[in-house]
Amino acid sequence: MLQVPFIRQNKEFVLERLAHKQFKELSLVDEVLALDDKRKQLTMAYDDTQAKIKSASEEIGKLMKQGQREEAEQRKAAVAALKQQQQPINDELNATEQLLHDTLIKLPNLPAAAVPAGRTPEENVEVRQGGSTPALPANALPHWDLAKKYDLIDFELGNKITGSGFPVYKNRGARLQRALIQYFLDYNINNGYTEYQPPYLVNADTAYGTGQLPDKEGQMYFVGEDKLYLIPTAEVPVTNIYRDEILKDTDLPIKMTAYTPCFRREAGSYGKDVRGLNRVHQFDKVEVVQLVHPEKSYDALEDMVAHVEALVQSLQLPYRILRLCGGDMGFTSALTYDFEVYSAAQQKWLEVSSVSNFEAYQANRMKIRFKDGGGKPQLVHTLNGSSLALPRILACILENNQAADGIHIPPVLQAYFGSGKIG
RNA sequence: GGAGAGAUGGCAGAGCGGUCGAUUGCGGCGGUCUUGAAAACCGUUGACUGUAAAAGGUCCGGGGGUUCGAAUCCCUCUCUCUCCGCCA
Repeated sequence: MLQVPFIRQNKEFVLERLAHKQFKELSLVDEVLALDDKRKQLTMAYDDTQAKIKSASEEIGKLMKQGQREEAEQRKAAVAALKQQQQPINDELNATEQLLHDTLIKLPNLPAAAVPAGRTPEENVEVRQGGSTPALPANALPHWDLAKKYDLIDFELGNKITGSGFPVYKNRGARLQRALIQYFLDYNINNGYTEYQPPYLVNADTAYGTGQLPDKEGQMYFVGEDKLYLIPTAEVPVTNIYRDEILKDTDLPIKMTAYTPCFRREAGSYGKDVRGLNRVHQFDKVEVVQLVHPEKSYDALEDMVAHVEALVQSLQLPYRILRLCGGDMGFTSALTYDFEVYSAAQQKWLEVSSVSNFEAYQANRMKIRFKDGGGKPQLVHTLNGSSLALPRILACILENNQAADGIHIPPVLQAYFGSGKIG
């Protein structure tokens, strides 16, 4: 969430940036400031009576020791009166703090200066393209047909076992999936990321920390019996590893990577791009997360983009990098780059990675801080990106590399896959 | 799943109704000594809020209660440990 002192000192800037993000409820900014003023006043009034109560109680203690019971009883009555006076202040203070918090989390992160103006995905700005689109034969198949032809993925079987959007990978399809995961993890580890295997279910505090709660509650699977959420991305458990921690500046940057399955209800998106692997409820992804010094987060973002780009390039897939416009970026992000690969048989761009700098927005929720020297702790900046999301990469590899003699496996994967070809 | 024990500062570990935000040890930091280091000795060492700086307030797993006053008593939740049962 945003920091109230910052809003107070930069109100016009905050309003302008929120508008840039197409955020409509700008009056919330004034509400936050008014509630914070009220909070301060009530806090002062509460603390004032509290101080009186404390010192009076101490005196009662002394009087009791000295055996002056009557004097003590008189003081007790005085304290009781103070407490009565304090009660309504306390109630209002609690209510105000709650309301302030609830209002504050309705404000999204501010978009960075580099974020293009715009409302819709069409207004995202292409940063660059790379790779080359293969010239496929006229009878080229989309990946769902290729999956059937080579017996790689069984979509119907998934329907039977669970429901739509839960494909079953088999044979060389399962092997290719595993090869990709292994390759992605090794690539990240070789670039200084520490590997984690986090839990796939998280509690509400964790889901709140990265911003999935409260606004994306309906998008997560929820296990009611134990009050746990299935993770929609490894970002959630991995970033929370350092929740409520105060780090040393020498600990930064912290670079983590994790492979996890991801579970998304995708409520409200039925019927759109749901064919094959384009949109599924369970998929595999390798994620990278960084905690960095605030002054270095945009360098880290560019590093992360270069890192993911080199990975996509190594798979020899045609890709483009988009800088998301204000209206299309996520609630918690300050700047986001999306990676898309071109699926030649579908003639369609597929998103395979999203790399974001959240600045201090998540860190403020999670209270991830660091200390340099003797100063006060300050919030770190958090970043994350996919490297990479599997299903669409798999789809693209299958489609783009199909040939008369089978599907050719990119050279970097062959050792992991154990072969150069499917078919 | 059954029975019992426990959760205190970076760690260890006291405190079990009245200056306790908390004795002490270790670790960390600073200093004395030393050519340097170790040892020894001295000092220092949590966070939040608040302020121009203070003062003041809050935090002893989370939440609630009793009391003039709670780390200390009660309730509840979560977690950890030990034993038994079950199990990959």
